[in-house]
Amino acid sequence: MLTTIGDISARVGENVRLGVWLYNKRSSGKIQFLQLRDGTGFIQGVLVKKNVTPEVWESASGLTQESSLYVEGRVRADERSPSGYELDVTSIEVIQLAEEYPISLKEHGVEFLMDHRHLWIRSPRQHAILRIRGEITKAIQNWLDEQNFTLVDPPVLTPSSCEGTTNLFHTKYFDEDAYLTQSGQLYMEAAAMALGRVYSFGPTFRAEKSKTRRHLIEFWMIEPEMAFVDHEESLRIQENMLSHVVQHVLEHCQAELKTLNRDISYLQNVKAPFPRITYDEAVDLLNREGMEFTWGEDFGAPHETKIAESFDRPVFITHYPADIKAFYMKPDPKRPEVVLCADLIAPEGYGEIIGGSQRIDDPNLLEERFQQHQLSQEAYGWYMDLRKYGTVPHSGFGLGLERTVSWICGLDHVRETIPFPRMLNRLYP
RNA sequence: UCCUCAGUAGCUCAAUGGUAGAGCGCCCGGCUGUUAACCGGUAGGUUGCAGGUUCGAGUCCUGCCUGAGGAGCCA
Repeated sequence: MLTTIGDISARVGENVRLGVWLYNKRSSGKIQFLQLRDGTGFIQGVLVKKNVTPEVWESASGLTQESSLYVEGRVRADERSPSGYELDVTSIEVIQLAEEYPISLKEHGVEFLMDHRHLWIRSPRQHAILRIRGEITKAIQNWLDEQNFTLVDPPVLTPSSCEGTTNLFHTKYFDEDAYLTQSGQLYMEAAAMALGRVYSFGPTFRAEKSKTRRHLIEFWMIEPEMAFVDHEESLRIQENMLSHVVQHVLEHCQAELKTLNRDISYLQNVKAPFPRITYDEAVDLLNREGMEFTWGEDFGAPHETKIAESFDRPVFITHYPADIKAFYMKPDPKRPEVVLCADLIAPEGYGEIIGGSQRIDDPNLLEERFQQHQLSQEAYGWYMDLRKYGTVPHSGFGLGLERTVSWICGLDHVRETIPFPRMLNRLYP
């Protein structure tokens, strides 16, 4: 019966058996310190030569980095340990003596680490990030489930573009052309008309030659879509969901945030409501701050960073010009040149983490948009049907998981937020 | 696609156009509280590839390859 390191605090004074890997070892002539990890945490095993059998001492002496083993010993609370606990090792059963491990404890370059991503994820920092990613996913799904959303899975293989803008990954579907999805949104609109409040959680693909710290070729999105919900209510749902996620991580991932040296004072402010400014106000703000920007352009990364600097929590930018947004967004009835949409910009220069809008519900207007954007009736007929058979006001948004993880963890690149990143020059491992 | 920078030992990096080096890791030895432990020793090289200039190129020139950061696009 194995104990896990994560549960060790409840086993002080007891003899336990752990299945572990050797992360590091320090030794002197008569005492050895084994840094052990089992996926749930890290603990130091201690062997004093005069207190263990010669066999145990010898097998410890021969251990190499990342060797796999079962250890038995007594759990002891110790103030000298960063985790507060140590294990006095009494027995070692080597499963495998590992070959020389490529990743030493000294510094490494990005290329080397990415080539060894399958091993790199064992290190404390990567371990902490992936644990936080898991908790973020859990918090989002728990919150949406509590709000009576239904999880719906849109297709990954699609016949055409959802938005018609970005480059898609092309593949064959027997004799037809097919593409990997870049967004499940249009399908989620159909699902919302069937189930009311729905969300998808899955991978999306963009064949863009983007090469920055905020871009992946394959990334994960959460896309809620809600019938009978207008733009304003959608914003309230977004800010409440994200507040819940951040507070959940602060509560459940203290050790991981500490491993990452994350300054959590930036995160403690992240509580609804979030500030809202219109696109017009954002343009004024940029001009006041000395950045040249003309109405009608889209914001670039430096603009988003500058806007975010004026706020202590994520900020919504609303009412963008219709011309720079997707065809399905509903125009503001009071001002048809702008649409009922919002991008949520994270603090500290992390950029856009949510994009959302109220959707066009009027069949005639949608028809008009199809013609303007030269979208074929053949490909989008089913989407048009949603407006013919009981159309209702509805809204939705998409949250980029990796950018959210990157921001909450305080990372400088999204490549560390996903186990095996797919990037412009990276398909291996 | 464009702009900028970089490729030297397993890793991280040095080396005026003149004998290719250090730290870490591996291996051997030492050390009873180490925190990327420390101390001593051994081994380890087609300087990204192909040309060119030169008495002589890791170093200068040209082309290519690979990677990094950024732009555009986006989440």
